[in-house]
Amino acid sequence: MPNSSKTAHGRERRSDNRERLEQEILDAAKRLFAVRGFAGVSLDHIAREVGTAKQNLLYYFGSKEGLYRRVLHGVLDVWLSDMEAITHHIDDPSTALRKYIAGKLRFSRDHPYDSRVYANEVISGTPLFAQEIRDRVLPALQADIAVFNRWAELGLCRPVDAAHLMVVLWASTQAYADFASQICLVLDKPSLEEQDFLAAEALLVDMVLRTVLAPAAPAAPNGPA
Amino acid sequence: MPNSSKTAHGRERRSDNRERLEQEILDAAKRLFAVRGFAGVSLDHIAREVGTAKQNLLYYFGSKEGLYRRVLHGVLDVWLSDMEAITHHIDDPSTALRKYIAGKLRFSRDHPYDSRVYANEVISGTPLFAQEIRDRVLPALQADIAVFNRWAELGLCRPVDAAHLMVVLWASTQAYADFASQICLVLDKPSLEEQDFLAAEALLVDMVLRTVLAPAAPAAPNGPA
DNA sequence: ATTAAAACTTACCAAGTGGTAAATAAAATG
DNA sequence: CATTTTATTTACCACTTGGTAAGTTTTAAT
Repeated sequence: MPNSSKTAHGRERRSDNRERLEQEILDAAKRLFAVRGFAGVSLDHIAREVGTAKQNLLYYFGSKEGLYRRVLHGVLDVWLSDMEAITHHIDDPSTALRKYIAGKLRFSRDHPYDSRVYANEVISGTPLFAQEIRDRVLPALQADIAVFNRWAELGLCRPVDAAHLMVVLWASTQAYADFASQICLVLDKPSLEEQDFLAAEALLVDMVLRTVLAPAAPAAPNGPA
Repeated sequence: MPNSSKTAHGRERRSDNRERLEQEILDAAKRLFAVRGFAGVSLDHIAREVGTAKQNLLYYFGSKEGLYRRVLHGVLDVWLSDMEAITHHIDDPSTALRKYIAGKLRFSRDHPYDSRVYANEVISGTPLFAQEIRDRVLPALQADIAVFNRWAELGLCRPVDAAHLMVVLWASTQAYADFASQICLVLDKPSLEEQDFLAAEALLVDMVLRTVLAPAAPAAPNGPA
């Protein structure tokens, strides 16, 4: 039935149809790659999902790896756009961190498949995509870390280990996408809801601000037991 | 050459050889599954890795899924043994949390492949292993959460959201195994070293104790910007 | 030694894999 | 209309996949 779009009005010809189909393929591939990994999905599988033939995917993307790279490229676009909060609020650690945590949690909520595709890629040791991560993700992370270090120099926050703090933030927020199935088990509900993300945000903001903006004296007076 | 072990001395016959080989297979399978996922590894691949034939694996484990379940079962054994710190120090939040964080980070350092196998399984939505997770992991997590809530009742700590705090701890510590390749990129070194795990432990303990054992007044006085 | 069970090997297979080549249909261009 | 470019389908292929069946050897029990 998808052949019904003829020369109806103005544009919307075969060319546009292709673009739309291409995007459908990318979306379906993303969902499937996220759950079953690169090797766990066949081109046939993806093609059937969007109602076309496997050879079409090869015509569009050249190869399975080509399709995967396109998927991963799109994932990085979204991933990176949510990491700019810190560098956009250079002079206000509290606001920057709040927005950063909120943004990353929103990413986990709105783009769980993107997050999982990325997680799969990183877990596998990034044999395929190492260069793109080096070129696009690393600079963003280092920029955030640099902002942290400047805050410390200016006395706007305690001198924390920025790199490891980023790891904590990154891992904690992405967990709500990547490990959602397990969190659901703990919370005893079928799926994560708005309030769960709000609770996570509240806790994370609390933890980070207590750590970064502490009033001088350490909180835990007792040494190692 | 593996046929050279005849009736040399006392025991060490074919039967023992099998057990040793079986363990070798499980270890190799774990490493491969961790990096390439369930679908990304073939029985042939595993068999070649340990120098035996694919049919041997099928004879030992019945099917590929059977082998995978055995691997995952072993992973859960190790995973759970590191989660007992909290319930073993019921009366001392500070010690319990310190030991818990240290234990989970040690797990990430000493058993990175276990951690990744488990992560892959959870990311995929646990279609295969949901029951075992429900039966073994969930009770352990809930026990930890219960201890938290009792601490709060007894006034030993602030009334934090125990479930989400567990998510943060769990995600942050496991990140040093699952996402090691990315953390290495950020730290600009080829592999994680002892000092990196110590730094992570210091930061996490600091964050958690500041949050859980705070002296009453909230740390961040400014509201949402 | 005879037998039975357990431990491996060899041979094989149906189904699926990513990918190529060629034929065909449709759109754009002259 | 003729032609070229682009889009899509059909047919095919070499290779790998997990799994089965049957044979062979080795160990243990009688």
